[in-house]
Amino acid sequence: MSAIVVLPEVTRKRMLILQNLLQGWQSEKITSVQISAITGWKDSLIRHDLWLLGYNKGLSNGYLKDDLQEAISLALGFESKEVNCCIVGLNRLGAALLDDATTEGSVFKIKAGFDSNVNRVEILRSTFPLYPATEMSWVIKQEKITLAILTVADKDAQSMCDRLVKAGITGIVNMTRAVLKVPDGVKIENVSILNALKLVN
Amino acid sequence: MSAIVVLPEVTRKRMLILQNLLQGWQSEKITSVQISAITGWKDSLIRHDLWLLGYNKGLSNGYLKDDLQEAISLALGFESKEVNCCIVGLNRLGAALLDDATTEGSVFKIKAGFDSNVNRVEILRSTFPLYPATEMSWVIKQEKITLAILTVADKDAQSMCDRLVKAGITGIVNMTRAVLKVPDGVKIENVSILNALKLVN
DNA sequence: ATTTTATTGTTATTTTTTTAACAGTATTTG
DNA sequence: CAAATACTGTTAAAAAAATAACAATAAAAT
Repeated sequence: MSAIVVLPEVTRKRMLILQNLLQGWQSEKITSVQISAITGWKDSLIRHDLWLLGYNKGLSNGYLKDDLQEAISLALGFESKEVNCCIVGLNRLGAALLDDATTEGSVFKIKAGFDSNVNRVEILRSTFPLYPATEMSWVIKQEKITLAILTVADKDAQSMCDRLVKAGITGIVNMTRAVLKVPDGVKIENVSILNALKLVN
Repeated sequence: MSAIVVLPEVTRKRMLILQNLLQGWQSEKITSVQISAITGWKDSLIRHDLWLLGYNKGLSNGYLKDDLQEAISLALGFESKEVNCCIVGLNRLGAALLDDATTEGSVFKIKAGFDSNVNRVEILRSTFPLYPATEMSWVIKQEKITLAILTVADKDAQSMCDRLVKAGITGIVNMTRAVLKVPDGVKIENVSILNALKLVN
């Protein structure tokens, strides 16, 4: 039984990107120098990261893609168990996620969509049920939903966030411009196209 | 004339979030402790960041919101000059950005949308012109577009990226799962809902 | 008008993260 | 099969980032 290793956040983020890279990698083998060429990270950093997560199957001549992939998934704690999610805010961006391939093939399953506008809930078509925001609390509990993707209007973000937290949500992907205040134990990731534009500019 | 200060990337990212926070801040004044309470950053870190960007108008009793906001914009190099952008890949997610408020009120102006599927280009309605991907090169040059938001299918991401770079694009917001390889001088920001879900899980 | 309180700006210290270095080991080559 | 090559794993060193500390200062309270 291996001891649980707590990885630094920076390493976790790199490993997520490395997973994506491996996903599209054609060859059976890959080396730290090859990874470096694509990602821009120093090869020693990659080896160091893998060392942190206890991986040492690099046969002195590169890593085996499949094995590495599996080891990273394991180290990051992604088991096969499904994680239930919901989308809050069915404006055009939120609605786009209804049938988007975003979570396809992952452990994340979108179980519900919510919107304050009852009309929208009735009109939109989706592979999972849509509800008025007033139903949020019980649906989240009944469906055992733990994560939320928040795409409401900026001004409604904090109040919706509060309601999600109260309903038992433990992680929120925030796609609004609002900076959310949450109690300890609730994780937030800000996904902002505008901020990304500012960074690449 | 103030010397140009190169800010660490970590600080830049925090300042972008702080900008968002100030945007929604109601009071005229704000203190490092108040910022800390919302963002979770240590108050000394916030003061240190502001010190890095040369700001010292904190009148020993908190910062003036408007003044701070302006100073950050200036330090990050966001002038009033418009920056032209395009969207590449008009699937549901890309199409959602066509009229989304994402860039509203910012210096970023979306000037064109591209898709390999000519049908889609013809059917979709938008406030800016849509073109078949074959027209990308000249449109980007003519419209002086410097940034791109990439929302194509994963398998097409790298080849589209290559074409964008060849056309003179200098920054790409990558919304695909692909890990893009670009030459020096081209900036990439990965905006991935899936990775964000993994991080909050 | 003095004391107390709240807060910054700035430096010093600590912690974290990255990079470099290199011994050790498979694999390939001559 | 010996030498050269191409890698990793791991430690040590360097660099970057975060935190703590505190003198200085403005505002508020007594």
